[in-house]
Amino acid sequence: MSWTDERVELLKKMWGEGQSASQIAKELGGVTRNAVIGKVHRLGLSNRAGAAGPAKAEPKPAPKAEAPKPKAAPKPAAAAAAPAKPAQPEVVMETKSATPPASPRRQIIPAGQPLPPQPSANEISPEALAKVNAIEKKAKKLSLMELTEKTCKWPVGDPATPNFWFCGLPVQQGKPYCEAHVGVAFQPMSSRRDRRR
DNA sequence: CCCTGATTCGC
DNA sequence: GCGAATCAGG
Repeated sequence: MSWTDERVELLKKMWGEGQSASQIAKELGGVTRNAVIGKVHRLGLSNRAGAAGPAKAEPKPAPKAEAPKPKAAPKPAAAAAAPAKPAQPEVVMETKSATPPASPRRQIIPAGQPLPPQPSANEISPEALAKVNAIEKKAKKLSLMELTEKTCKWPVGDPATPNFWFCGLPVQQGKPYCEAHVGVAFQPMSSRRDRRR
């Protein structure tokens, strides 16, 4: 595969969106993340400055007299693109349980086992909770046997019920849960004080 | 171990 | 210019 115009454009676009090199590579196909990174550098957009917040206005005086393009100036666009930062898509956060109706029993894990602490009605980070409720809809709903070292092992539902499943989403490196569940599983113990934003 | 981007350097 | 190998974090 070669860097056709289209491919380069997609690369720029994705990189601008903050996609990781590996994701871009996967999307493009036929290239490795190294290739993508290498290209990114050669294109001179290693810095994700393209669109991200006006964080730090890199002092780029560029005293060099840029070679005046005698023929044309086909590069006015793009630059000011991607004003939308993929901010956290804060979804509606309800305290509703994501557990589908099944039995009058709530989603309570029969304590005792090394199962994670269910947030039940506790007061965990609203954000984290919302996150969980949001992603639980996308859960792969794996069965016990389908779990691997790379699948979130967060249990959902009543084990004594047919609709009991495990999250199954990609785990956060190391941890046994996906990012969202890690959020509610490992709370520093002293996370919420008197939040009042 | 999984991942990330950054660099190097033979091609 | 290209990208695998390698490096340097997280």
